[in-house]
Amino acid sequence: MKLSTKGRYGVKAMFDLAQNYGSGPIPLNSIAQRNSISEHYLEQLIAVLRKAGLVKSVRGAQGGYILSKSPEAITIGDIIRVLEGPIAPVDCVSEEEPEPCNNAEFCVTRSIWARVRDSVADVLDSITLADMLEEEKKRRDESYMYYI
Amino acid sequence: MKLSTKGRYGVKAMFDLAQNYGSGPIPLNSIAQRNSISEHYLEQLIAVLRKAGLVKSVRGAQGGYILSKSPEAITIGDIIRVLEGPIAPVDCVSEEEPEPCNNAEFCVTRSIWARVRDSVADVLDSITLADMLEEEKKRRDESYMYYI
DNA sequence: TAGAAAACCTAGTGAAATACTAGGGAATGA
DNA sequence: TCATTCCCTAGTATTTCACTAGGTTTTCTA
Repeated sequence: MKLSTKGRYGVKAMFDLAQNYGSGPIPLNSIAQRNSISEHYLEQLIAVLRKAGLVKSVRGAQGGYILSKSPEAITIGDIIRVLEGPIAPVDCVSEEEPEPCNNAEFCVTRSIWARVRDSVADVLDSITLADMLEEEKKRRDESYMYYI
Repeated sequence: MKLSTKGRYGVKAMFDLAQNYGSGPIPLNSIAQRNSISEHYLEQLIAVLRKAGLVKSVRGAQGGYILSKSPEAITIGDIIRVLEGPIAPVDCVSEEEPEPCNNAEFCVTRSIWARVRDSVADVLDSITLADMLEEEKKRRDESYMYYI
């Protein structure tokens, strides 16, 4: 039940782009540095995000990446599904084309995995990049208050 | 975010033992056969469950395995934690001894993974083997009604 | 009391995934 | 033109997964 670095790095990178939303294209090396991620590896992940339409790229000098939608319109669920595949603790309850087993009708364990899938999806789909920006701001304010 | 066969097979085997609770020790080969699991592999998984105190074994002919507590007292969360380790989508929010990262205090992604962890744990901890027996019974009854 | 049935134990193994690295090419702004 | 940046394919060490192999030990029963 672990997320791989694909999902984790992907969310970090997308959040970084959200923080810089409106400042033109952000080069990948700066994202990689700020988040301590191998640039070459992140390149492969962002290629997947680009092909899925979550980010746009600008080539050449002063190029980089931009969110293709506003932070309010992108959920963590969107990012995770692109990088880790459909949300499902087991294949027989996959969100898309679940692998059928012989007695899916009566399998009691299956209904448990479906509940796990739904609760994970509910959490991830309810959080947008904008929510994260808000949360970040709140934390900074709190930390400021603390030091007064 | 996938469960391995360890967790899946483990839950199936424990549910099988719950269905046979009160009938003395159940030999492993019968559990393996009923659930289409490699007996030798299941042996290794049930050894873990035994060492964790979830099942008791009876050696020798007519021996087998028994739940060490009643089905009401064993949750799916108990089984999953024993076979898959602490519930956590990433190590920094592990239920036991989370790996600290340099800025855990301010990491916004971290709080997302904590919410995922909690929602999964809530589901798994809320379901006992007795609940599964109930659900199984309900399904059988419904299927019986259908065929009248 | 032999022997079958069962649990118990350690080690090996092929396949797949993970988390990268290597080494380029192609577009574009200054 | 040339530095900067994205784009692409391929390779690779490590780890995990899902087993299999081949035993030993305990205990019931005939």
